[in-house]
Amino acid sequence: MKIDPQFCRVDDGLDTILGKWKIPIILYLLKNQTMRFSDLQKVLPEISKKMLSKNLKELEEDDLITRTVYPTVPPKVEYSLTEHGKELEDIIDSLHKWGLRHQ
Amino acid sequence: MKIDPQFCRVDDGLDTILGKWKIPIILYLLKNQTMRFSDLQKVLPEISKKMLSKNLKELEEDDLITRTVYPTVPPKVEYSLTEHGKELEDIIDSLHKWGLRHQ
DNA sequence: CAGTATCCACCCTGATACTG
DNA sequence: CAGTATCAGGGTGGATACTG
Repeated sequence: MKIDPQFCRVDDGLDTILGKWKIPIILYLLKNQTMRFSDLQKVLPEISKKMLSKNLKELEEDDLITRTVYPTVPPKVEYSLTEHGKELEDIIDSLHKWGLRHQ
Repeated sequence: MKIDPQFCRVDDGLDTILGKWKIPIILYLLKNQTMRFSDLQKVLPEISKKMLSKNLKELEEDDLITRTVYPTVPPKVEYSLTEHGKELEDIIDSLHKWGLRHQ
């Protein structure tokens, strides 16, 4: 036994990637390096602005992504993964393979 | 890039371990092999019967755990992980280590 | 463009009581 | 012991309109 359930609660960091949209967002950022708000809306057409905004804010607070604002008109905002966020790639990949192994 | 976000949606199997209680339940079953309903209630004192029941049912439907009923009086029900469920150990471990690395 | 504000419906969850 | 039934509440998410 590697980890004691007493010391692995959901808030250990797992909830930072919980939810319907966070993993897809992370995957798109892994693929594209940098994306604007509207880019994410295009590839995730079913998410509402509200939810996208909320998820990006939470991911930023959890230091998984970086938000860069260019003070132009119209405004331009770019999102990209932090190193900590990029470290999730192998784990998400394992999770994905695990999911596929069982139908 | 290993996985295409187009092909890694949350319902790929990730939602089978989503939620507040499923990972802790899996971890306890990894540790103890077999547990009764009341055993799980003891180690997870904050979960209600209703939620525990619901989570166990979903985990069973997703083939992560097995439910064994002994037709005795009083009834005895045991839960244990399937092979598919046990395969999650390394992934949860990685996730946990990843979470700990960052504060 | 990149959000926020507002309103509203719904679902998830908790508490309690009940059952086989 | 191992649940289910019922009711109530609070938070979550969607739709739309608005803003800098």
